[in-house]
Amino acid sequence: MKHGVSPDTFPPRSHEAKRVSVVDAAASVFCREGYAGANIDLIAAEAGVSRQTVYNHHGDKEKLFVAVVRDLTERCNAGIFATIASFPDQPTDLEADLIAFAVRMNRNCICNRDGRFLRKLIQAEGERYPELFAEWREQGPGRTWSALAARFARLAFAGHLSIGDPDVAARQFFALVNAELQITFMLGGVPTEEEVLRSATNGVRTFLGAFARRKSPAAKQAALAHA
Amino acid sequence: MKHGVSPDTFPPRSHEAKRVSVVDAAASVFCREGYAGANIDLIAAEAGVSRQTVYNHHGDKEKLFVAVVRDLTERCNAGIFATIASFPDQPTDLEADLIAFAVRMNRNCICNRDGRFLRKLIQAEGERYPELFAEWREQGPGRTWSALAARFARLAFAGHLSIGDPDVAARQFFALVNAELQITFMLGGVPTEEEVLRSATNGVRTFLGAFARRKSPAAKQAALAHA
DNA sequence: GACGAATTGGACAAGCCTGTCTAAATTTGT
DNA sequence: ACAAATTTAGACAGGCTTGTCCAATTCGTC
Repeated sequence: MKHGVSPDTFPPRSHEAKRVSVVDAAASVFCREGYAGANIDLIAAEAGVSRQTVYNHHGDKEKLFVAVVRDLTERCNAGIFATIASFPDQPTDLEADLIAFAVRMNRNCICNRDGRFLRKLIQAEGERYPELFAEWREQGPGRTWSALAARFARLAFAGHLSIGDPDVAARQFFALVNAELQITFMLGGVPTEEEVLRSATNGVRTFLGAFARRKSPAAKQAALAHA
Repeated sequence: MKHGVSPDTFPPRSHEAKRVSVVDAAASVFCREGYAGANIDLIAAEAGVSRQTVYNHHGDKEKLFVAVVRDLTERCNAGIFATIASFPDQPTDLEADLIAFAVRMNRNCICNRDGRFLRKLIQAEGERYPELFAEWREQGPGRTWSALAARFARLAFAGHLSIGDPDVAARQFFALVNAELQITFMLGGVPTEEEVLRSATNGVRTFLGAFARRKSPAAKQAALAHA
């Protein structure tokens, strides 16, 4: 009844469940204590598992750390692409749509558990594992920015925006939308829903102030109507 | 001959020099290895000093860490205020002046040794020493933003800018000007002079695109003339 | 040159952590 | 219910680190 479609000979259930549990606990402890300060006993306790089980599953501390980062990277990237897919390509109200998009991106990818943990691990241990984080950089931000730049280019082509370099615009969009959250991020805090919304609103307004198409009076009028 | 004006009874020279040397080495090691991973022997070796001397000067590891953070905070804040004092209040060429200001701020306060180290320590250990970093937050970013907001308000009053909330504009200015450097910062790298200049240029252009006063054709003309 | 303070190198105890090993207990599939 | 695999608790060695102590040495000053 439990394993449904997969009649594998592998131990089908709580084996894998424990692996996940260990990786989750390890992510939490590595973030809180740093790699050197992280204690396997503590990870095991937090995962509700014996220390030996941690070693059985992951070999040693370093392999466990790598598994944690890969896991976080994968989940974060998945979330990011899912969110990018919701970009307003044919906007009805560009300002509102961009704000909603920014809030989604923040809440689902940057402020959630995985996002915060991954960011902190990158900042703390990025220099020690260059290839590991280079991989993240290419798969994550690299593609994110390209994808977003392509969307902006499309909006520009459709006459909604007036943009010089779409890649620059994409990076500036992120920077603006998070402008008011940076200190909170720096100290590892979680911004409230309201802070996220305000930062996104202010950021998008400034973004459109710089990039909204001005040659067509109709477009400008529409943008201003919602201010 | 060495101590010139101060005939104090205190050991006048290399005593203090060694204290500084130890704090500098400690900053470097704490950043590279994290608090838990930092090794007093390594700090002593990197400072060119015996381990005992480290303990003589600073008591224990935690006190040493606090001394490091206070030291970095103080120097960084001094640099930041010195740079803010160079803000172009009566600009001749607003775009060029703001770009130069942003580059100075970046090079002298954010990308230099102290700035990078302090940022990393805040990110890594900020949650463990709340009062220590709360102090930094108030004295540093808090005042920086206020000061910058006041300058922007003045520019707006003088008719150079069209700004809603000066505080928001100040935060967005920093965000825009660093938009292209975030990944580099995240991985602990040092951007090249050219990257800093490009990010500042793109950021200031977008900033002015959003906030440059548009009602006076002359101002707009002036701004565009240098694009 | 002589004095006192600071520094040094090294030994040292105590504690903590990793990673291994074992035998017993538990869970899982059949 | 049985057999195999997994998990557990605990002990354990080995290594590393912090912080202390001390005798010998160096440094700065008079």
